[in-house]
Amino acid sequence: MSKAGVKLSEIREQLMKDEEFRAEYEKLKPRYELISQIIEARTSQNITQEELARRVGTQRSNISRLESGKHNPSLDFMAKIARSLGKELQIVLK
Amino acid sequence: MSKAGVKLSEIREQLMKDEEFRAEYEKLKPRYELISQIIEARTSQNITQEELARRVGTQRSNISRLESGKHNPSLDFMAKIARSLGKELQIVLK
DNA sequence: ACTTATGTTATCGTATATGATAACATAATG
DNA sequence: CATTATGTTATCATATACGATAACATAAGT
Repeated sequence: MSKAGVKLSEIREQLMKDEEFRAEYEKLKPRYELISQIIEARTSQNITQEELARRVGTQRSNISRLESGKHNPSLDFMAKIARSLGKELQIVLK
Repeated sequence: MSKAGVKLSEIREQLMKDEEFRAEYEKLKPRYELISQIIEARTSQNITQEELARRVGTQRSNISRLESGKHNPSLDFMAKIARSLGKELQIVLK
């Protein structure tokens, strides 16, 4: 495993193997897009999950859980993560 | 009350009166932005809360609860609402 | 006055998100 | 080999989101 954690390509591959995921791809797309950006922002700034967790006020494991895409995060949680990465969470209905 | 429900300006005014809201404006901003767009999309298409609820697969009251901004919606719920309004939920960390 | 349409609010039960801790895997380094 | 850093996974407790139903308010139309 690389220092940067699971690669996005591997996450996508794993998700695509999941039957339910394929069936509900459209439904899960926003989640995937969100996670991609979080991981990209975190790793490109060389921030560990632990450091991000510290900033957010939670634990390593919860960041891993979020990035694994197995849960359905709340808006507040997403916004806290974004701010902790120096970003603003922007939501657009387009 | 107008047929379109509470006006956005009134929602903002009410939120701004709330001390906690003022203090945590940055935190709640994404929620406000989301709700604004949902209400705007729904009313501009002349869709009632009931019709939106039907499309989403829930009840009038739950749509009202979402639009009231008192809760912290999940990503899945936001995405369902968006799709039911013919929109795509786009999330950007910028 | 009565009914209908629309939105709001309260409440309850259930599912699940989140905080927290612990155990584990792996790679790198001393 | 032992240690450290990083990430993953499992589990538990608690808080809360969401589905659902009911009661209420208001405006418009009959």
